[in-house]
Amino acid sequence: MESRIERIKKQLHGASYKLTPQREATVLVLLENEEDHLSAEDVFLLVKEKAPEIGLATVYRTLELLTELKVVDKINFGDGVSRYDLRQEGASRFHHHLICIECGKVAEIQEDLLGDVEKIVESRYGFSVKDHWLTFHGICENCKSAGNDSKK
Amino acid sequence: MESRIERIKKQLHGASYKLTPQREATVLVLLENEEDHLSAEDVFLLVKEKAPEIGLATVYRTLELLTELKVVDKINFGDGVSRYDLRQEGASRFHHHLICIECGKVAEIQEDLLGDVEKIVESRYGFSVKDHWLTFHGICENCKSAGNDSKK
DNA sequence: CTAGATGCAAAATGTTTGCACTAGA
DNA sequence: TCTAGTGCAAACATTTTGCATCTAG
Repeated sequence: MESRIERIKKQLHGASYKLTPQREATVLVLLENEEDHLSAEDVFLLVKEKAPEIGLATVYRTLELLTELKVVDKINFGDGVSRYDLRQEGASRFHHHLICIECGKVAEIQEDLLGDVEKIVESRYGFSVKDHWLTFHGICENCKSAGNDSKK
Repeated sequence: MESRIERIKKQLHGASYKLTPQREATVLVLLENEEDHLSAEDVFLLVKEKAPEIGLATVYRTLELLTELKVVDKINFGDGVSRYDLRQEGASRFHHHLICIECGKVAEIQEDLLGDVEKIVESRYGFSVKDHWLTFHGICENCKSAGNDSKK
């Protein structure tokens, strides 16, 4: 069985991009931090541990490239920073997010809850949906049971 | 019957903010361009026509304030700019957007299509939803019928 | 009158670009 | 070999902040 990183590398190669050590290190960092929502700066610092000579610009260029290949999605949670989130292999839609307004935690929902909604959008608004972007803001389970009322 | 701007002014006042001419002009501009998704710079230029002495920093500060009061929502469509979108009066949830990947047009859906989905999120993930943010990417009716295949 | 609001300019942030150099295929 | 990729620094764009001044309440 082929590993995920192998497949991503092949994808890069298939689009006739070169497989440089910097790109490999960047992909590796993303895979190792799949749960997180890293900013370009975050990725840069982590990649630097593996490949100290890497420049921030290369990280930006690599992340842009991976976004183009749909390996990652570039997201923006409202702070001024772009973050990068690995897409499930083969997924045609971006997964949903739950952001807790108490503790700030970001959780992911991998199942697609929008099938019916997309049908409505297609029929009622004549819009062909190719992808979606859904984020909920609210109180997560932890904060709810903790009765955590500490206003920020 | 009270006008919308009156009510917004009262809301400002109610939160013990002062009613300055600059703030009034900014709110007016937002109301007059309800259909658009203006950036801070856009708002600044439009407000300048009414109140030439206004500074960009004041526009930013006013928009932040209106976001806090839930009069507008601050959104980010992936270009590096924040945009500001008037919320329907009294709406507890932000409305949905349709972005056409052919022509770039942004349309709005005012009806809330996520009632059932929120119920699932609450019961299945224990997450109390307070607000949501939903954007669809795809092909709008116009581009579809025009067979508009011109990439980008 | 006085705290809050403003305008301006400077600073901070995040991201992109130009260019000479390097190295995958 | 030869073009795509890299690192660095400078350039950019957007947003925030400090401060002296002004003004709504």
